[in-house]
Amino acid sequence: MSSLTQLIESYINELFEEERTEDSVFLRRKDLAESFGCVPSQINYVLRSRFTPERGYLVESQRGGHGYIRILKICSSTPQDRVNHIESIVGDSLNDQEARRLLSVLQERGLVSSRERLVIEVALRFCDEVGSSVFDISPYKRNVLQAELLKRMLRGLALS
Amino acid sequence: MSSLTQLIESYINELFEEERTEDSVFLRRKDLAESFGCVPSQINYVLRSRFTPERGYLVESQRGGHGYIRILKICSSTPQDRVNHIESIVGDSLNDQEARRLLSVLQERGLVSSRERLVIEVALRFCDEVGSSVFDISPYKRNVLQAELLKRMLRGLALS
DNA sequence: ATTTGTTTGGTCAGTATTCGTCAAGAAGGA
DNA sequence: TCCTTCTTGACGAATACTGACCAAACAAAT
Repeated sequence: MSSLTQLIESYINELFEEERTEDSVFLRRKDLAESFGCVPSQINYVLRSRFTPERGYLVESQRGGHGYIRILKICSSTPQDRVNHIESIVGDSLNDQEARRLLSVLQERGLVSSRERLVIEVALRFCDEVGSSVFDISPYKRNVLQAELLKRMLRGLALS
Repeated sequence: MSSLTQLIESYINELFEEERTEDSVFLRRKDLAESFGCVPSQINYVLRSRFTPERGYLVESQRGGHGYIRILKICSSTPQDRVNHIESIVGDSLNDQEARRLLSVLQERGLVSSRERLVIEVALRFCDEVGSSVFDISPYKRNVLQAELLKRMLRGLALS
């Protein structure tokens, strides 16, 4: 039922939990792939899709002799850091799907509660609906509006 | 004379009742469609029309291998009463001042948190701003829009 | 110091699988 | 009848996974 990607993701998360002193973990791609019985590039897929800046991670690596992969968990300490982080991941334009996925990630990270997420989704839907059916503005401009609204709402939360 | 949509809606509601530990259920669109003998996109219609944020639900999904649909119920208790109450308080038109006073009351009564109130105020302000500066609609129509948006956001929360 | 080989990780494209969207038509209700 | 809601199917898009090939770091031999 659970996908290979999820299994590997969970394994890496466990590594983070064991790691009490640092907020980074080191991997060897080849070994990890071997122990999960898959090709090495599967590890890259997991990293690319699960340990992204959007989800609060950075990845470093080095090839060759004593090569490694290092995953760092980034935690913004000040409210302003959080705002900047939000701004950077929301960007200037955002369609429905992207907005929803982002909110899901933010809830997962505990940055917004489920009720807050609900209110935000209602507001975004309303914005989109009014924009399209009442004012008939272009899909692109709707996405720009959505991004702006989303950023403002999240900015408020990040500072509160 | 129950429609297919209603049958599927009921089935999903049953899943929620069985689910004692979590307030979310996982589906496979293809399987569900198959067991109801309909096309997969029928499931999307049910979700789009029945499990909306305005009704207190959030839907997440993932395509591709090991894809799924997850429905989260943000509201677990029943009271439609509160919704009706909200509707009557908000009414059909609402200026800034009235909206803020209302939110203040709701926060005092513990019906919305300070963070939720913040998000709501940001959304209302944005709505108003866009309405006036971008589309230049009349103050009265802006108030109608505001009231509508506020009702939708509160309706979702009121169910929780 | 340069070359060559070994040991790592990265990238890309292809395939299978699963969900979403859209538009058109059907069915149902006022 | 007219309008809303429902239902369908064709098409598009995202995700998971693999394997072939590329690139970088290091080490040993010349």
